[in-house]
Formats: sequence, structure tokens, C-alpha cells
Amino acid sequence: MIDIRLARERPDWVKAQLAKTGVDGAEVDRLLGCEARRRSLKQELDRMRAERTRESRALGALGPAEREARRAAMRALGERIGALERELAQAEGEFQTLILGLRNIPRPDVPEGGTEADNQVVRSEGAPPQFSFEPRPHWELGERLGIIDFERGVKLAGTRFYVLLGEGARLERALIAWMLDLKTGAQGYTEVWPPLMVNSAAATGTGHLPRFRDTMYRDAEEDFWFIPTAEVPLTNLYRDEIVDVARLPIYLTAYTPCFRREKMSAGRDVRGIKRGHQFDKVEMVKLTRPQDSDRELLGLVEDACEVCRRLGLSFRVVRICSGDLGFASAATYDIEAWAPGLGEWLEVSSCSNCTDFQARRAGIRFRPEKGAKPEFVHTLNGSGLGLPRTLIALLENGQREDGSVVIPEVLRPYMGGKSAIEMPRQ
RNA sequence: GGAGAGGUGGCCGAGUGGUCGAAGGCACCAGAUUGCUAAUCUGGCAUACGGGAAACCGUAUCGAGGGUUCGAAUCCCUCCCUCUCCGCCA
Repeated sequence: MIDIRLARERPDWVKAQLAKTGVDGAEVDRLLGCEARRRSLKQELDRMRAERTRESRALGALGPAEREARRAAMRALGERIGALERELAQAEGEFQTLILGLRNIPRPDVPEGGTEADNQVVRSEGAPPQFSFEPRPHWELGERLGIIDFERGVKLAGTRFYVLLGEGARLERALIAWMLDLKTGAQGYTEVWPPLMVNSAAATGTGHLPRFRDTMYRDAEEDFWFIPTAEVPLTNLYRDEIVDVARLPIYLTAYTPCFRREKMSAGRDVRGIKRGHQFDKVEMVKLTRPQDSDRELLGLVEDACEVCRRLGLSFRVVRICSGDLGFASAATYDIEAWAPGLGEWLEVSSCSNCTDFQARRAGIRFRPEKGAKPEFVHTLNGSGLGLPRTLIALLENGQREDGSVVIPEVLRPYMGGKSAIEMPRQ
């Protein structure tokens, strides 16, 4: 959530910043109006409670007869306090709804723009492969190789599910193991194996609740939400804690399956493995001091690029414009890998600086120095990478005319030394 | 799932209706002191919100939420969590 004090002190500035993301200034006005009402209610309530405390203590010292005489008046005061408390609770609830529903403020250097079309390609790396034949899409390659089974995925679960088989399953496992080795090795992240279900508090901490409850799967009876990304458990690891400043920055990584309803994307990307209800991802999360987060975002992007680079993929880095930023993000870079079969750039990673937005929601703080007041950390997250789209890029880039697929050098030790996935014998 | 015990400040731990935000201890910070690498003494030391230029003041917070009461850490109800034992299970 945003800093309500900032909004109170510089409402015009906050409105101007949020306007860049498409937020109507009236929303900020509503929030401030509600906050003012809440504050004045609290002030009046504080006065009345102070009176009650004072009088009650005096009563305690009195004899039974006098106490009895004043009881009615005190009771009336208690009832007025109760009424005011209910009123305050309602205002407080409204305020929480509003502030939890308001998105993060973009960093000042984020390019302004309304939609995806205004995103900027920052740089490109790696030449796209040239084919002497028409490159096939991954679903064709996967089915012919017998490593992706769409029909049986539908049989088991439904549309948007698939099954990886044989070398396909092995390749997925190889990618996970290799990526984690890279993250935990040269890149210095600490590996985490978190719960795949989290409670509402955690889902609220990262900004997924309350606004995006429709996008998550949940347990019907208990307060469990299937994680849409490992960002949720990783960022919430230190929820309601004051982390030792000497430990910052904290780098975390985890491989997890991710679960998304994809209701909003009905009809989009229905073919292939680009968008499923369940997918694997290796995620990176950083907790940093506020003054370090801009620099750490660049490092995060670089850590994701390095995965593409070592896989031999052709990729580009895209700076997301203000209007296309995610809810919690103040600055985002996407990394897109070229998929020659699909003929499109695939978002394989999205790296964001969420500044103090999530830290405020989740209560993650640090003490800059001994005796100083705790401040909110900055949180960052990025995919390193999303597995299905990486798999698409590998299959489509590595394909040969006979339908076999070359395995990148770095993955071969994880694939039993194999250098290619060959077509099955008829 | 059943039975029992328990959840109090950074930690340990007292407190069973009234100046209790909460004794005491540990840890921490400041000062004093001692000729020795630490001891002793004194003082300070929760968080959030609101008001105030500030000193400071007010309110809330003793797992969470309700209730009783003039007044609740303390009594009642519901829920959550932890521990022990039993059952069940990968």
C-alpha cells in the first residue's frame, strides 16, 4: 500500500504519479476523504474514552452508594462510545478496502505510456536462428517427439492442462535443477522450498488480495490459497519482522509450481503450453534497503538474462511503461525470448521493483541503525525463468528439419549427456 | 479427529475485576566507578495512531474476534496457533 501520510501531505503529486498508470484522481480523493473521516472519528472517540477511563478510576475509589448514583450516566457514556466504535470500525474497513485496492506509485524514471504498445525495447541479445525449412510450433514438435501430450492432460484435468512425458519431463526437471544451481551458485541466492498454499495474510502482503482473488485457486473450507507465483511465499517469509540490516540485501530463490485461474485470459493462448492453469517457475526475490532497490532491479534483470544467454536464446529486454505496470510494481522490465515457431517474442521473465508497497502490506522492516526507527524494506521479484515458455523457446529454436531438437550444452549434464531429443522410431 | 496444557513486551516470566502498558530477570543503550578486558552501581529502554514547533499529552494493543461490566490481561463465548499423549495417514 502507499504511504497515507504522503498522500495527505502531497495529494496532487500522488494523483499525478498515479494518473500515469491510469488511476483516476477521484480514487485518491475518496481515499483521503475516508481517511479524514476516520481520523476525526478517532479523535472524538479518544476524547470520550479518556473521559471514561478518568471517571471509572474515580468510581473505583468511591463508596457503593455514590457509585450507584453515577452508574446510569456512565452507562450512557459507554453506549455512546460503543456506537462511535462501530462507526469507526466501519470507516476503518472502508479505508482498508480503498487503500488495499490502490496500486503502487511508479518510479520517476518509468517511461510514460498508456498500454503495452508504449513499452520500450531496451536491448537485444543473441541472433535468432536461421532455418532452411519452415520452423514448427512447439505443440507440433512436442507431440511428434512424444514428449508433450495435450489430449491426456485434458483427460486428467481439463483444458489448459498437458502432460510432459519421457525426455520432455526430464527436460523440465533438467531446467529446474540447472536454473537453481545457477541461482544458488554464481548468482548468490538462497534456495527456499516453500508451501504451495498460503493464507490470506500472505496473499494480501504481496497485493494479490483483495483485488485479484478471482485469479487464484483457493480451498473451499480453509484459508488456503494456491500460490500464483513463488513471489508470494518468498516475499512473505519475513512478514511482520524487523530484519537485521546487516543481512540486507536478502536474495531468495525457489522452484515452485504456480496456479492461475486465467479467467481474464479466456480464449487467449489456448494452443500449446504458453498459458496453463499450472506451470513451473524458478522465482527470484530480493529484500533491500530503499536506497539500493533501483540498482538491485538491474541486477535482477541481469540474473534473468544470464539464464537466456546460457541457454543460447535470442532475447530482448523490454522496459514496461507506466500504464502497463503490474499492481504492486513501481518499475518493471520484461525479458522476452524469440520463439521462431510461434513467430513471437515470449515473456519468459518479468522483473519488478515493488519499492515499499508490499513491505507496508506485509510489515517487513529493518532498522537502519541501532536505536533508529524501523523503516520498510523494498521488495523485488523476478522470474528466473518461467519454465513452459523457456521450454517453448528451447524446442522451437533447437528444432531440426527431421523434427528432433538439440539440447543446449549447459543442460546436457542434466539430461544424461544427451545432446538431442530424437524422433521416436516408427 | 480425540484428550490435556498453554499463548503476556526483543527474550524469560509474574499478574485472576479498578492509577497495569503491565512486577522481576535477561538482553540492549547512556552515565558513574573500579587499574584491568569484565564486574558493580544509577538511569533509560514496546509498538501504532492522533494532537503539538517541542517538552509532552491522549487513545489503542497482554493470540484473534465477540460478550458481561461504570471499568477486563484478569470473568463468559467462538475461533486460531503451539506443546504433550492417543488415533489415523503419505
